[in-house]
Amino acid sequence: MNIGEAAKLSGVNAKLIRHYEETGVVPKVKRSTSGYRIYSETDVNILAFVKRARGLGFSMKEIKRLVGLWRNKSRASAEVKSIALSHVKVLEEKIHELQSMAKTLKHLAKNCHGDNRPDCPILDELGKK
Amino acid sequence: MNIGEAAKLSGVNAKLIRHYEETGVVPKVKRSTSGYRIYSETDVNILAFVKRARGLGFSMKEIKRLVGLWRNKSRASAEVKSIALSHVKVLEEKIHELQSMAKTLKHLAKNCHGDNRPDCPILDELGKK
DNA sequence: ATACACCTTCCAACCGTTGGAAGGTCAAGC
DNA sequence: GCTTGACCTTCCAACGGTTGGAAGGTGTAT
Repeated sequence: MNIGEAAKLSGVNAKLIRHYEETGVVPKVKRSTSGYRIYSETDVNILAFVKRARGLGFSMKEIKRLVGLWRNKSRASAEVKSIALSHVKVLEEKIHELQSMAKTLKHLAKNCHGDNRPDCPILDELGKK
Repeated sequence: MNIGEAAKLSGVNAKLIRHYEETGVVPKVKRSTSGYRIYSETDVNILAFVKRARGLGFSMKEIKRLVGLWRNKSRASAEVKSIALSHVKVLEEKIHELQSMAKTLKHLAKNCHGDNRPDCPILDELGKK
């Protein structure tokens, strides 16, 4: 099948597929005599794999590694688990960071009239010396 | 003072200060005869304001607006509050998204041996058809 | 033959930040 | 004076991940 159908089946945009190929995240696929990319079901599976991994927030670098491990039937599960857990750690750090931002802002907003008056604890806080 | 000292006092990198000026986030400052940027305490305050707002996760577009409101003593607090609250909403959406990712990954990792064996529920899930 | 959908590559933009290169300026020391 | 070194200037490029467009070739149906 051509890239368009592979895009439909995998859920990954055709432009993005080319980009993934160029950056080595997914292996290069065969070409027709006229240069069109030709995709097998396996190729489509790989693309869907990438999409799911992106959905879990893995970086492209991690995904590149995961795709390699996934295609290697004799890989050890240890590395996969290690990548996953270190990613969980990053996610949790990000979550705490965002929670702290949201908490601060909600607090400030609660004390702000939000009317025509110029007094504003939010700006006061941001401009605090 | 020169940009270097303004950077130290405000906590904003000199390169970034120039970038903020160029993109209109902060107003253009005076120049010396030789072209050096000259900062007043007020200018430094604005930079520190931007830094704090970044720390709360506001986008540069929002910050641009906030700086404008902050400098306008007769602004209405309503717009500030509205920007803050819509930002809280974005933050909370992001938090939920990350929490969902982390939850899924932790669950998968728990069921993965993480040893030399090739079986790996994490990869199985990612490659699921 | 012509129309239209698809494919190709290349180049640029988004966001916010960081880095480097190439050059001008200022103050200190000799 | 003249050199050194720290500072400043502008310009151009990269990061990650994605999206967009332009310009051109190909495949298939009418």
